[in-house]
Amino acid sequence: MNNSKRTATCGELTAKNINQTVTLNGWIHRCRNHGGLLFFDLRDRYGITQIVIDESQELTRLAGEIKMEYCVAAVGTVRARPAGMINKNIPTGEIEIALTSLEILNTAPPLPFMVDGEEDTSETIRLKHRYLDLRSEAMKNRLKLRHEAAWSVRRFLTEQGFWEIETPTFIKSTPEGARDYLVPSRTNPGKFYALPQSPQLYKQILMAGGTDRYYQIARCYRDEDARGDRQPEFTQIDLEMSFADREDILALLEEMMSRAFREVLGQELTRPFPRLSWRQAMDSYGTDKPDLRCPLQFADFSPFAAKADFGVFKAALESGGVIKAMVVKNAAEHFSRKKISELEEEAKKKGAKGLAWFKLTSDGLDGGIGKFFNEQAPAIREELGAAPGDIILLMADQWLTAVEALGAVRSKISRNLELAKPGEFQFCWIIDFPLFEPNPETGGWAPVHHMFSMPQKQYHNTMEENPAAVIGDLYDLVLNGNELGSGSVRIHNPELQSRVFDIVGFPREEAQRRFGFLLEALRYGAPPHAGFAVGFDRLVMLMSGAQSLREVIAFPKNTQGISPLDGSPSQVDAAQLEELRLKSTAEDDRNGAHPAENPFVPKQN
RNA sequence: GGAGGUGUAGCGAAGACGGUUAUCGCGCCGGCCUGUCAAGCCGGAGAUCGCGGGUUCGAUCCCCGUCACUUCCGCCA
Repeated sequence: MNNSKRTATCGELTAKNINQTVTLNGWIHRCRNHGGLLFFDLRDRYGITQIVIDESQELTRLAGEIKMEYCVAAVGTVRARPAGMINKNIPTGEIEIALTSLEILNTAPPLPFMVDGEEDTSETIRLKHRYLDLRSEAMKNRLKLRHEAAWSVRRFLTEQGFWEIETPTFIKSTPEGARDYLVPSRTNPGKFYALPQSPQLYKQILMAGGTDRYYQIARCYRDEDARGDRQPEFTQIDLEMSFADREDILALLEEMMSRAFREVLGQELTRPFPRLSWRQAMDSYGTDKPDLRCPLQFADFSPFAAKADFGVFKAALESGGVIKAMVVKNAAEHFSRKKISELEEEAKKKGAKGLAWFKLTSDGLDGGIGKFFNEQAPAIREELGAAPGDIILLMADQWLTAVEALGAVRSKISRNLELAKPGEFQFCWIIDFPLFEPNPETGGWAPVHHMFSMPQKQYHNTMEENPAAVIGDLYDLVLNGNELGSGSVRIHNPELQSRVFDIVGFPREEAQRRFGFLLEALRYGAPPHAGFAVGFDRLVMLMSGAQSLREVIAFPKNTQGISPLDGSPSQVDAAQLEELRLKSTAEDDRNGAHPAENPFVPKQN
């Protein structure tokens, strides 16, 4: 048995090891059989090493037996490859192993897809056979990067005095925000735990407990529809600090990100990260997560609209709206009417009524609504910094609708014209978020973020008078148009916390019932504290250049929340349900029909 | 919940006016081959064209429905 245990990995042997007898363990990666001479590549996590068989009897026997992805132990002698046969693409390319014996540790049936094959295998097949997929160079590298990022973060936070502390995954359901995943309690029939959407309440209580600095690479659960950048379960780098303010958190996070990018990618980030208030971000980019790699920005077109005889714009202004303009430089020829109407569709999805436009020529304004503004052409060129060959896109509506709609157009154009350079990392902070927004359902107010974020000091005495104006001590970290994380200074004063509940119309008894344990903790000398949470999967996705979160999670769910690997979620035995005092009302169960077949689970006989 | 895209051998793709023996590459099986590294050459097996219905003399192709995957909107404090 010890005969087959490896003495080297498949990635480490070089010319220095020539004449050594070695044992390698790994998988048959590729096989090249020349009849009288056979090569195969042996692969493990560390690399690939070429094995040669040129001694005849063994060869004939083995040649028929070796198949792709067999797991083997190969014993042989390291020797230099003949001149001209060196493979410069791999670190072990100078040498090869002259095989003396081979033990098959495990066989494999014909593969559903080749490891590192040329074809793009469909994601469902990859997920179903994830063990094969994970052997690929790309997946291996992403998992490695993920580990290194986590390790960098852990090292950094530990140096900074943070303690890694675990918080429960069976918690009290506090159905604010996203839907909770529920876990029935057998010992408390009719009652449920929830899986945490984040460790929010617990980390605040840790601060009340004098822990001072906490972090956790925490699993979080939200029962909402998945996307390329959203999984039902995901991982956050969650942290909280006592006696800290916004500047402490922002400085800490910038340092943490800089270290991670330096240590993992060897890349220096530009610091400090630019800061935009929520209002500036919305006004200039139409989103609270702008991709600053894309240079497009909005300008105010209202003064021109006021002077022109264009009814739609006039009406928008009269009803208190705005006209926003976006100049796309040197792009007029890219915008056919068809392209423009596609952009208009994007805008309409965000509630816009339409998208106006005109192009600049050497003579003046051309196309679209150009004729209404021809007289003002020189001023428009001057004010908006536009030149012939540019197109100007215009949006008239109430401020928020107008900027959000034009923001959707901006990001579509950015994608179409590839204005955001891949491989570049543009961080920014979005700060000064409003704390409350109108709740159309109740006519009252709803929290923009969550109810535990601190209103900025200047609003403390007057926030009930005009909730819409209240700015909170909230901040988002944005990278290349992705919300990477968010945080806030927390309310540590139970009286202030109760006033916030009042403003959002959250009955005190209910607050007591749901968050009583936190409010109670705040009463007992809880320190001022502030915290943050980084979406770790997203961070790794962006660092690795992957297009989907599913590429950086070892065992992800698909967009339906199904895991093709293990076939979860699945039906359970009636006895299990009974024990939990649960009864399914799903169609299949009600009708007593055969349980719906899960296509990913092999039939058992 | 809504809109779009995709679905053809184990994998990745092509296909047509509606009539073909349904094509190609990889993989698989058999044979040949002593310097390959996506090895090469010769031969072979392998497909209810996602599923159901309709139109038609005839449907993989057109129509309706349905399912699956995926992207976007809604949702995601």
